[in-house]
Amino acid sequence: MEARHLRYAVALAEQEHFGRAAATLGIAQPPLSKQIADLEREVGARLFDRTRQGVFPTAAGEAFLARARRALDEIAAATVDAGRAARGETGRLRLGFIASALLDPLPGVLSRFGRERPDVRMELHEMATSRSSPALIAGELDVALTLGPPRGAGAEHLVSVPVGTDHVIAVVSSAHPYAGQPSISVDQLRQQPLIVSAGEDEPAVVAALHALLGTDSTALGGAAVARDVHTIIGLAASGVGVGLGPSRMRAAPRPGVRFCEVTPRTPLPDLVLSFTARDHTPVLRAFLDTIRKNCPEVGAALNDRIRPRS
Amino acid sequence: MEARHLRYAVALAEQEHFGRAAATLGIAQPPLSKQIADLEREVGARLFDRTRQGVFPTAAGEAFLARARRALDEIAAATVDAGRAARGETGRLRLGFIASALLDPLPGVLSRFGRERPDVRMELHEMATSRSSPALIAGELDVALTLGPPRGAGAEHLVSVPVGTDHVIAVVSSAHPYAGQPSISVDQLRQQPLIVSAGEDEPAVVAALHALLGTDSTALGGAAVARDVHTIIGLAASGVGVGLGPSRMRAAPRPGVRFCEVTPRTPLPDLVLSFTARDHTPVLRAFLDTIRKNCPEVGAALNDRIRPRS
DNA sequence: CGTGGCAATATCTCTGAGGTATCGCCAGCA
DNA sequence: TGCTGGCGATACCTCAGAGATATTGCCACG
Repeated sequence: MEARHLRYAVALAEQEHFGRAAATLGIAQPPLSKQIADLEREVGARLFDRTRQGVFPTAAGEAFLARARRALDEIAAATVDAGRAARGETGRLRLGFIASALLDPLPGVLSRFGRERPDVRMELHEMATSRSSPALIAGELDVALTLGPPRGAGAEHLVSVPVGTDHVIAVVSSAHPYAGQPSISVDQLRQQPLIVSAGEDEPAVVAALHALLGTDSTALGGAAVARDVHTIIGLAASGVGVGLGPSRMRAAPRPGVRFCEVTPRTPLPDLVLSFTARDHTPVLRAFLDTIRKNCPEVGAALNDRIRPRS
Repeated sequence: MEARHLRYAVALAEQEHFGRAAATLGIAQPPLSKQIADLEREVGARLFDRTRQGVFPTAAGEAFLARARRALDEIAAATVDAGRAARGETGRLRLGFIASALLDPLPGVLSRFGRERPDVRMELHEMATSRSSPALIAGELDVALTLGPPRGAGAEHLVSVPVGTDHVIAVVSSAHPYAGQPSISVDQLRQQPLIVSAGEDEPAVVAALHALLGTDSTALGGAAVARDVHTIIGLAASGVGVGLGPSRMRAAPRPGVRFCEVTPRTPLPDLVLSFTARDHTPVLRAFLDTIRKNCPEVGAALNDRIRPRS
């Protein structure tokens, strides 16, 4: 059975007349009679009653037509859906990101992308840098925001673009003696209880802090440890000590805290956007387009690294 | 686009290999390649990624395949549903009947038919004899149980078969003086308050009662009037008077009442099964088959009146 | 008893689905 | 680096069947 048979049966049921139905289908009457006859033979039941008053579906015909109409609707929808998926209007984007990316680049990009592609399902996975690359290579993510470029087995199959530099800044309670200073020196920091992020997931951050403070053990003596930047800011606000974190923290202003530069300026690994070099889904391409529009300088770097329509 | 394209795309997605997919479809590989290429051109998007590892759907392909599978399921179901409808296994039966038919022939027939055709939807309409025939002719009913054969315009297009004779009996409270009698005479009835059914809908019953009681006015002096036999029996049970109704009342035994014959025996119009002479739905044919099996003598009359498979 | 409208049948045509043979491409390999 | 094998695409042919035209058969009309 072919879709043609369904279309012909539906047209015949609508027109209730072989000649008119054939005309609307753009064919002559005899082929329509033949196709309907073939259909009835294949189904094994008479589908239409041919009366003087017109052609009407039998009980079997009604049952058949209900299914036929749904099948034709599905076929029409198949083309539409495929087109929308090909243009990246529907689908999903699985994005891995480090927690601090939620502060600065993500809100703007996500809200813009959400407005441009309302029917794309976003799957956001907060994860450490070290877990993103394997997930990308395994096809479990479409794109990731990490600290520093991807490393490890298969990283050569990934493309990465820096989307922002970063360095260590301090966050203190407004009531803190350092709050009024434009910057805080290392010596001043050494005299304070410090609040830093837990180091297991992001060793590069810990290494930067060690470089800054001149310690060489993995533990930062006497420091409070938090799992994410919001907690660091919260602890600093409560006066527990001086928080240290990425400059991207400034994107989370909060009454009662002040952000201060730290001297010497200590770089943190770049925030990097990475994805597989090939097999880009239309949604991923649309997402990269959004980033291009949102951050022109990142867009330029993107254009250098991926060929259009690859 | 034809169903063939959907089947080929689904097979290709399952086999992930043009050669194997073509083999399962019973065709050679080149035609499959061509049909898939035609499909992709018509849809306007690449549906499969041809890689060294195998052939896999793109995002557009996944969207297309989801619809394609549903369309193919609908097409398969269309044939199955049409077959079941043609055999009368599904569908509906619109049955008009007078209330008293619920006492005797209907319960047995309906329960048997419900067991034989569990997926047929029964639409039961209690209605007076006078309304059944127009409803049958207008195509609003498939079959009707009436008192006496159909009359009126178009009645010649109906077939009717008597399914039972009937006559007037009395129903009295067990405490009533007549309760012990095998039969009650007309003279005895005339001395009692009588309970009869309302006459507007079934004039033939009223006429029979007039014939029995020898009155010629349309009103039965001093009688209580009920709209259905259950009410007649209930009123009789409460001692209001002597109920008169069809002998089919005996099928509704109730503690506290007795049924008695009435002399002289007064016939009521036959209970008649009627339906249109042509355009029988498969469900109606199945229903008539059930009646044939349930009541052999009615079956014989049916066989006389309708030709098989008409 | 024509007559007109409609679906079915007969017959032909030509499109296009499917077959065979072959090519082009690339990964794996010596 | 050329060789080879596997796979999909291409080229070309064949014939089944979708569709066109002409005609028939069959009632409900006048």
